[in-house]
Amino acid sequence: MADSAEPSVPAASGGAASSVPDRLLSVATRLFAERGFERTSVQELVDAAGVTKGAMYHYFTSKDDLLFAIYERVLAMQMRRLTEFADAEGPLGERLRAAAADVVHTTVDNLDDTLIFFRSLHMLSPDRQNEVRKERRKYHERFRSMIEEGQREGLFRDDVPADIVVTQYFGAVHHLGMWYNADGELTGAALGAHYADLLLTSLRPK
Amino acid sequence: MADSAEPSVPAASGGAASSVPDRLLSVATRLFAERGFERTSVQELVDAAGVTKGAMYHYFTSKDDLLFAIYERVLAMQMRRLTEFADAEGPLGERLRAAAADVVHTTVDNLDDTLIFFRSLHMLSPDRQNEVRKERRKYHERFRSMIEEGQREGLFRDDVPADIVVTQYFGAVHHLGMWYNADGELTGAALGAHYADLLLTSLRPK
Amino acid sequence: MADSAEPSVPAASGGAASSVPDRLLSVATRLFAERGFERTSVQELVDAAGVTKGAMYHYFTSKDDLLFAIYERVLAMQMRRLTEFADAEGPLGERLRAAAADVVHTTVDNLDDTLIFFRSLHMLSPDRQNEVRKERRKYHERFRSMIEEGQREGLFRDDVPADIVVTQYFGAVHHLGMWYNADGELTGAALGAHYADLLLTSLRPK
Amino acid sequence: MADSAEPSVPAASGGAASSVPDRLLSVATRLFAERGFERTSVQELVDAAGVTKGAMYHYFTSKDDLLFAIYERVLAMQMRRLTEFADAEGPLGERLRAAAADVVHTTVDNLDDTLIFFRSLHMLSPDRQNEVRKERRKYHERFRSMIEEGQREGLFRDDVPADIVVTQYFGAVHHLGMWYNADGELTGAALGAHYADLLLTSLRPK
DNA sequence: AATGAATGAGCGTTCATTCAT
DNA sequence: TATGAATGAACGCTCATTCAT
Repeated sequence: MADSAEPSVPAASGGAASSVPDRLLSVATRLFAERGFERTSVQELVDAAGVTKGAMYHYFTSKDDLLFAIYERVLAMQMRRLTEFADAEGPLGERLRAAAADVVHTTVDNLDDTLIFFRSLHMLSPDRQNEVRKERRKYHERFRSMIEEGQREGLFRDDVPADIVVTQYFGAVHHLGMWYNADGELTGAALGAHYADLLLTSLRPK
Repeated sequence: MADSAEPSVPAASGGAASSVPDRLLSVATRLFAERGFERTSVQELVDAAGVTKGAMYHYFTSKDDLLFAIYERVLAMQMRRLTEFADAEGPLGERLRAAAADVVHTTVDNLDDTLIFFRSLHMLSPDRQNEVRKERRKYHERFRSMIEEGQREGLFRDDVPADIVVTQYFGAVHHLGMWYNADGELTGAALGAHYADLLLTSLRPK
Repeated sequence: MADSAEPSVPAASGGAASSVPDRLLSVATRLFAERGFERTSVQELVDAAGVTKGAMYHYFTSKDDLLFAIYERVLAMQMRRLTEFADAEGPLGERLRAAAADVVHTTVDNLDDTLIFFRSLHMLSPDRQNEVRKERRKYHERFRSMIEEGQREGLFRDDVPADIVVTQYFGAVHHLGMWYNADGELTGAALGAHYADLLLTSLRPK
Repeated sequence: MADSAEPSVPAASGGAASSVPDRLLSVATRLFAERGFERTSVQELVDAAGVTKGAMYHYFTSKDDLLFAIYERVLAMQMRRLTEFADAEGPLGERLRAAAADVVHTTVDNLDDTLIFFRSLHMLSPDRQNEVRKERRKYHERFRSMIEEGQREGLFRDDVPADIVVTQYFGAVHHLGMWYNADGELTGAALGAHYADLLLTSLRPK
């Protein structure tokens, strides 16, 4: 989140100034990403956040509830950003490129969230898994609609289903959490530019 | 794997005829994929495999060891298949296309393995995580070398690092376990053809 | 409840009009009977009564204190009723019969109290258990004195200790909470008449 | 049980010689009676029995399961004894008297069981509560059938429903756990004789 | 080669009570 | 009078692993 223009996502700090739920959320994000949801005990969590178990269970009904709160935060942020880019002014190709690059950039700035998102989905209750999947679908559909619009206009090739293009692209994006190293030379912006370019190129009419 | 030409991957059956370690391995693959490594107890495992705990600990030193055995099996299979396609006769573009399509097809035929592979890597001991990553890197390098070869020959565009292309492609492939549904209409072969085509298209010189 | 003749058994309502302590008492009686003292959390209690924890702890020093208040209410009511019948005019046999029938009737009308009384006695502090037992003893003694009077007068057989007769009778009465179903056909009055008749019959001189 | 002819009910000892489940059962009976089911922690239980938690959960699936095992043992014993007396030779009146006296005697010899039985029934799962109630009903019915037989034969008065007689009698018996003190002068045999005599007397035709 | 009873540390969660406001 | 966030100890239970047989 360091260089992002987005102020509303709290930096994952353990700052003593923030509220108890906020502290728990940011500490949980860090620990769940570091060692996994199941390997993180509630005791470690509250110790790291500097609160007691009782305080945690005052705000979250379960460890699962805490995990779900992370999902909600991520889903809301991603949808908001996509909508901003998709609804902006300008030619379709450029809007798609900007959105595609931004999701990479944002993902890299919130790698912990991404790692948790795909690694721990199966730890949520079935109902909550469905809720997350439903939100993801809406997100994909918004992205797909841009590609379909380009296909109708003859801007993009239409011999490959838009759905497959989207799935391939987001597969790559979601997998970033597995290998991207923030300490390396490759910035999120540069990676986003490359990924978006490969996407746009792969869509060029033959 | 059913319709594949590859006979060496054991069908994930619980067949009473197979050996104890084989039964454990195939049952573990199914259960770890269904409910996750941590949510699967050793007791459930041995019950499902129809053996006792003592028998399991006779063949595997730990639950972690059983997980690692799954990784070894997957890594060996994937490397073998890639090598076959990469070392085959024929033009580079066709070899790359075939290898890229095959990894999708094979992944779809072994979805349980893929799901476990990326979801449970952090459950292995650090040493074993490193061993797995090392093997993955060799695998990626073999694939990347084909792209680099094409870039040197002018067959592929060279304004995007081969490494980024590979990472993007395999990111999409590895993510299949999160959404691909074997019950749908989309076959592994069809999906592989589309993914490979998008890859080849994205590499066309501008 | 305090000084009234028959309507003194409070309807177990959660009526918004009553005072906070009254509401807590009637809700506690219902919940302790329904799920047991230990299975009822203070949070559930105050939620059901529509007050906050702070309010409850303002009126009752502890959950135990709330339980004891129920005991006090029951003990006072039962003693008052017994005294009324025992001290009334009329032949001893009729007074005993009336008192014996009334305790059944009253018990059936306040089943929740009875259930709590015997099921949760061990949850009170030792001191309070002693206080309750002391009150019960006084109650039994008043009843026993009627039987002893009848034995001295030759009205009742005296080859069985009055104490044993009393214990047997009240055992049966106290156990009503375990099986009596208010929805059935058997009214409290009818049951009281039968129980009292069996008691009087068993006391007839041989 | 000390002086009883019944050998199959294990003395509630903590004897080191008995098996782990037996030790747990007898210790649980003692502790549940002493301080109540909810006030007895699993840790206290296993410490008192000299085993570990793991061992307990190897034999009993839950604390509830341990409680239910106590119920099963009591139900089986009581039914067996009643059947013996009811099916014996001799006149009905004598068989009823013997059975009525024996249940008091046996109850007094197993006071812990009785106390638990009625105090902790609501701690069992609803299914198990139903199972216990069903068994109790069968027990009561066997006893009631003796009274009905006597009523048909004119041996007993028939102006009071047999069901009410049974309920009253067993109410008194079940309540023994609340007050009977084994240290007093009153023996189980003497008490049983008195209770049975009161029962028979109350059934004399008018 | 295989059993399964037993271990013991750790888990997520509950809850009566306190106290600053 | 009343609030409700926070405490902290205890709870029932799980589970990978060991080991005598």
